[in-house]
Amino acid sequence: MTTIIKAAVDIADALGLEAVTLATLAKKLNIRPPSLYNHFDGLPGLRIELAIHGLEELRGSLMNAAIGRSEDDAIYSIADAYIAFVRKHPGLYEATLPAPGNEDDRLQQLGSDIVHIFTRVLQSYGIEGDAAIHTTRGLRSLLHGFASLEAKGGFGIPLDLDVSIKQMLHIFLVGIRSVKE
Amino acid sequence: MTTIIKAAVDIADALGLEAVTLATLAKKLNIRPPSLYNHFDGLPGLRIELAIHGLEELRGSLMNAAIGRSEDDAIYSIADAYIAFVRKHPGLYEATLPAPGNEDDRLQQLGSDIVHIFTRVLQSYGIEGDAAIHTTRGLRSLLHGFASLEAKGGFGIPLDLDVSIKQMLHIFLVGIRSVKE
DNA sequence: CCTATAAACTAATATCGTTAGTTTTATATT
DNA sequence: AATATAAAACTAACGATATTAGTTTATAGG
Repeated sequence: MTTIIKAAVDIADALGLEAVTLATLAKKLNIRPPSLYNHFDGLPGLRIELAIHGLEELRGSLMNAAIGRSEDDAIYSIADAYIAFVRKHPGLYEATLPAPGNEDDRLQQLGSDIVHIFTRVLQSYGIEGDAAIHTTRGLRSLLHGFASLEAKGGFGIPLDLDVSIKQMLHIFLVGIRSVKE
Repeated sequence: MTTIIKAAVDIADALGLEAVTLATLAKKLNIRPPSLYNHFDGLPGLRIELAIHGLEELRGSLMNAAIGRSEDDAIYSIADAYIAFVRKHPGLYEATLPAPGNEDDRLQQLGSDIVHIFTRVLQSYGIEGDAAIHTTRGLRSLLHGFASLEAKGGFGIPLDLDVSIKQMLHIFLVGIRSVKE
C-alpha cells in the first residue's frame, strides 16, 4: 500500500470519508495539494483508489474467514470478518460502497469476487443458481445493513450488539434451510 | 412541507444528497445563497431539517403499512413500504441516516418511533423484551442494507430484485419463529 | 556527467459556505 | 391609512476547496 493511500485511510477511519480532502491529505503528507495530482486523478481518482484498496482488503478478510469452513460455520466466520472489517475501517468501508459514476473495471471485478465467496459457501448448503443469488443478496443486505447502521450509531438502545449479530444470523440460517429444496 | 424543503428533496432525489448545496438550492429557488440563512442554520441545519422531514415521511408510511396487519402479513407490508420509500426518495432517505453530530431531540424521537413500529409487530409473534430488540435490529439491517445497496446500484447481476426481497424476507420469517420460544 | 522522468512547487481561477451589514418586503398595530 | 416591527431578501467580502497551468527540483539510468 502506498504511503499516500495509507494516509488517506487513516484520515477516513479517524474522521470519516468526507474528511478525506486533497487539503487534509496534503497537510498530513507535508505536501501542497496540487502535488497529489502526480499520483491520482484528483479527488474522484483518489476515491476510486480508496475503493479498490478497501475492496481488496475486504475480499482478503472474507476469503480467509471462509477457508476450510462450510455451512453455518462458514457463514458465522464470514459475518464476523465482515463486521470486524467495518469496525476497524469505517471510513475505508464507506469508500468501498458503489458510488454513482464508478464504473472502473477493477471495482466490478472485486465486487464480483466478493459475491462469489458467498455463493460458494451457499453451495455447501446445496443452494445454487438463482436461489444462491437471491440468498447472497439477503446475506449481503443483512451484513451491510447491520455494519453501516452500527457505524453511524443507528442503534440507540444500549443492548449488546454482538448478541444481535448472533441472533439475526441464527434467524437467517434457520430460514436458509427452507430454501434448499 | 415548506417550499424550501420540497426543493431540497427534489434535488436530493434527482442528483443525490451531496448535490444539495446552498448554491444549488438557492439557484433552484431563484434566491441568493445567504438568504437561505433566514430559514435554517446553514448547511448543517438544512441537513437536519431534511432528516426530520424524511423520518416523518418514513414513519408515516411504515405506520400506514402496519395498520390492521399482524405477523408475516405485517412484516411483508412494512418491508414493501420501506423499500418503496427508498426507491421513491433515495436522496431523502440518505438524509435520514444518522450523521455524526446529529443529536437533535426530534431525530431521536422519530428514530425511536420507527423502532417501536417494528417491536409492536414482533409482539404479534409473541416476541418481546430483549429478543424483540435484537430481532428489530435484524429486520432494520435487512431492509436498510437491501435498500441502500439497491439505491447505490450494488446489485450488479440482472436478476429480479423484488424476488430477492421476497426470498430474503421469507428466510427471515421462517427463522423468526425459532426465536419465539 | 548528462539526460529523462517523476514529483514537488508557485500562481491563479472558480466554486462553495459563511458572516456582516443593508435594503426591501410583508405583517401587524395603532 | 400610517407607522412600527419583523421577516426575508440583497450585496460585499473572507476563507477554504479543487483544479489547471506552468515551473522548478529530485531522482535514476545510461
